[in-house]
Amino acid sequence: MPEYILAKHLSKHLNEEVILKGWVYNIRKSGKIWFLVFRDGTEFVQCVVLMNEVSGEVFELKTTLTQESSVMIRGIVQEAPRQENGIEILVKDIEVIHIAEEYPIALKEHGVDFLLDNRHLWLRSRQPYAIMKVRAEVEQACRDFFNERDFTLVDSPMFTPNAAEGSTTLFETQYFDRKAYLTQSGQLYSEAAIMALNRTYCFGPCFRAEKSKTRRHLTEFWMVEPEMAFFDIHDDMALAEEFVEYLVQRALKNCRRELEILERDISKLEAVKRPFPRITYDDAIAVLKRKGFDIAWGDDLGAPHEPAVSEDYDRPVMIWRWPAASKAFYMKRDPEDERYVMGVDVIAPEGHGEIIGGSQREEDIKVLLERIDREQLPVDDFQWFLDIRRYGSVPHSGFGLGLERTVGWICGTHHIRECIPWPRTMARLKP
RNA sequence: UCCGGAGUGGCUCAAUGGCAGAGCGGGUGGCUGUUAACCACUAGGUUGUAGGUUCGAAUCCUAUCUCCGGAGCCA
Repeated sequence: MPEYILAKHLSKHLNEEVILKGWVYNIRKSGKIWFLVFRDGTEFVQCVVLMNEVSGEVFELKTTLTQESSVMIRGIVQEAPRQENGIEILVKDIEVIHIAEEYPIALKEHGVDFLLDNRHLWLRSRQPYAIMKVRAEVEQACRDFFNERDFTLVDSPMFTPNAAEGSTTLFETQYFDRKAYLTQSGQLYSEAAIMALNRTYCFGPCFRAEKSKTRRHLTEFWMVEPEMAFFDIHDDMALAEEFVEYLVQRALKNCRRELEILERDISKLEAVKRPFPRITYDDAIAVLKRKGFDIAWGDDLGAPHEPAVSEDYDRPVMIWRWPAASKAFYMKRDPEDERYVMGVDVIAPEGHGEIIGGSQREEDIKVLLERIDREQLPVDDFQWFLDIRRYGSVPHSGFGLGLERTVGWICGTHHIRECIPWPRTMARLKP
């Protein structure tokens, strides 16, 4: 291993001399003292350069070092109560690795478009840095959660031969001498996989060619989708609830520093404990009517409705038992009332919207064929999917959790494009 | 696709019909405890594009392009 240490480990080296390698985040100059805010991708730390502690050459670097220049710093780790992390470096020596050209991103407010054009550099800033750390933790937590609960990772293909649900728009791509589509969900494949492996999850990018221009939409986003044999809708909701609680608690446990950088109100996250409220679609309609919304049974819950329902709770709310007409063909009908399907949406608090969509799946081939027929879906393309119901069909359920929306909620970001390293939206394909 | 908003220096914005400005960033100088440090000086402009109205347009009109976020749809 190299002899330098990572800044995140500095607190273990109090009063010792250490070597750091990284970048200049900011410089504040005074006469015979200057301050260099150093970052190495693991932590930010202030370094103090005093005239009588370093050579004249090193002291004069205050005039040549620029924002984002790369450096090696040798210095002593000191306690500094005034610093956010309680530590600073008394510099003994600085070795310049590269002097950066004039850096486009100043330490001030910038427009979103400018920052996204410079995403490759913007990632170095504090907030994107912290969000990427949280994203990585949430992603790892997803894998840990399912791996610890007897799930097998079975990833689904990105290229698909046809529309899975028909309704959403798919990206079309040339696949040798025919068309293929980019996947919008791994669910149908997971339904097949659980008949082999009982409980599975897939985790990867999904693509939606919807012309959505809102802060909750990306054309490429990541979704984690568990699928479980022998789970009914209630088992499904219990798992979703446990999963969301787990993700939030993991972030609280392992991302304290990052949430601090993001100035996230921790108490809002600490409130996210089971049980989550469960209300039916009918309940939601009643609540909305009471709040004065002009809404009728059968209407889908749109943008003003979701927050109106979730604002009554300090934790995610699960809305289940939806009108069949508004939901996908594969959802299981309520045996007690055919007008309903056993679907569930989980709405995050604080206006962050839907983070999970799930359902018990229809296991009866006759019912499934009816729905495929009524929605005029190409039945031939679904023969393999129907096979699942031909050979030992069982009740089963699953859900999909949108990674960026979840990370956006945990981090309290305004727009989910900040929650993916290289966002793809309708208007943005670069960098 | 529809509705709304915005395009002015590298960046963030001001100037609402009358000399295009400020802050940040860049440059120069000053300061031994700064926290997006501060102070002084300095360089930097075809006001998205094309037309029009006017003595005069960043500003008003027409067209057009781009972006933004909201609806629909959804994770």
